[in-house]
Amino acid sequence: MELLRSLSERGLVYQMTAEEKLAELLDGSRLTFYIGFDPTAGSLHLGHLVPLMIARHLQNAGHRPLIIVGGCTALVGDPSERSAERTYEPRETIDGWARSIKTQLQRFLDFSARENGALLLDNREWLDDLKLIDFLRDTGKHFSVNRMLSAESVKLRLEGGISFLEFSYSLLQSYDFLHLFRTEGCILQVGGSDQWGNIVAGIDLVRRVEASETWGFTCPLVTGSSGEKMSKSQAGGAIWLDPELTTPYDYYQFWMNVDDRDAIYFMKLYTFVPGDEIDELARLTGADIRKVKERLAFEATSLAHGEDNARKAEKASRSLFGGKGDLDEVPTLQLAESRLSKGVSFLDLFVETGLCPSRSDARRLGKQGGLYLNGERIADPMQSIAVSDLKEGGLLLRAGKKRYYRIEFS
RNA sequence: GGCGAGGUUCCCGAGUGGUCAAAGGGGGCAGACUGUAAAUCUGUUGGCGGACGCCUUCGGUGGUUCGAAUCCACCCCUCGCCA
Repeated sequence: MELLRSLSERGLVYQMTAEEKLAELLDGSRLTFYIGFDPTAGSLHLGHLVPLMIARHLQNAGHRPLIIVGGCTALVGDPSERSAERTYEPRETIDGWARSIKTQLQRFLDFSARENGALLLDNREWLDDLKLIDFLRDTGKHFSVNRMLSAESVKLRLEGGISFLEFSYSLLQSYDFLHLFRTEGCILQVGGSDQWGNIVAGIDLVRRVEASETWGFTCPLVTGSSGEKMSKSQAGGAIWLDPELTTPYDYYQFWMNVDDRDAIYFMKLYTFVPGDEIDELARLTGADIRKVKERLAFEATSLAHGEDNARKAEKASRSLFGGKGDLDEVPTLQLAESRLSKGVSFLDLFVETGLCPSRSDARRLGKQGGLYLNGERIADPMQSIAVSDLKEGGLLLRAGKKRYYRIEFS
């Protein structure tokens, strides 16, 4: 009962089939399991991370992960977790997304281990060439519409509308499982709690077609204490795993800024810090909880962006918020020195760094007293910066309480 | 295919010829308070110009009008009932 229980204690398990048997399997010899990700955007985000963590836990325990990128299923669109039909994306777009997601996934698992190296597959490989009539006869035959209609994901959509395209999604995902069972000996599927219906449907299909038993479990849909989903956990939207979209520094800051109540909970989910260490940290209270968050931020950033980047983000954060250390690692914009003499207003700089989305917005922020230069509130954002404003050859801009940007002139 | 309802700014949702960049709520952001936390209070929440101002927005395209989110025509989409 060890592996399943330890996953469960970390809060990684939500629903499962045949608990006893599953626990036994997980503690037994190497098995092959799969997790799927549909490319619905050009990057994975925090919402995808928990299943990945599980995959890694399982791989660490010796099991073999199959990671499926749903190049085909994304074309159909999973109705789960969606209140309305997905936007209909052209094939080329989704192919592009699939490519970048594949690259990202490489970072999270060991693909080179001899015995249980992870395998990355795209379901285009087998779904693309299906013949419609064959598929309907061989697979569709085993699905009861009555039953599909009672699936939670479909029921939710019965009000707002669901097209046949999305309705048929679970057939395709089930077929994936069947295919992986046949070709790779895959007997376990893991996914988010919204995938339960799809997972169970797949298990059913394998049983009917192959007369074999397979298993599944889901992880909970993680939400912060204030109820927001991890998939869109921040103002600007999701926290992406792509460093181009969410820089390691911002990623680190996200974890630093989680609600006190979530710090330990997230640490269990999103890091590999051992349980007894977490118990230790859980004793901290009040302002000391920040220490938990520092650990959380460091560990989580290491996982996503490597220890080196985590170290840098940590350094930058300490110098900005703790007042000690250098500013080398703070996000920086390089500007030509000639800009100085031409007269650049603070307004311009806040927009150029992206701290403010528009000049109007920057002006508004200024009025509210939310613009700062080198720690001092900027009285007149319209003003041009002067050489005398430079500190150690640069400027430290701050928008609001905690968004910083450094500017260097060269 | 028929009949009925409806498509409003990030979301929900008012608005039914000028006073509408559009009520209200949610969310976001900022300020105060703090611990880079929570709670609370206040402000703010299309873009451009220093301000009086200008520009773009209410499913789409045309039209009526001095003037439309609001009226008309056609079209597209969604929902419900029927087929």
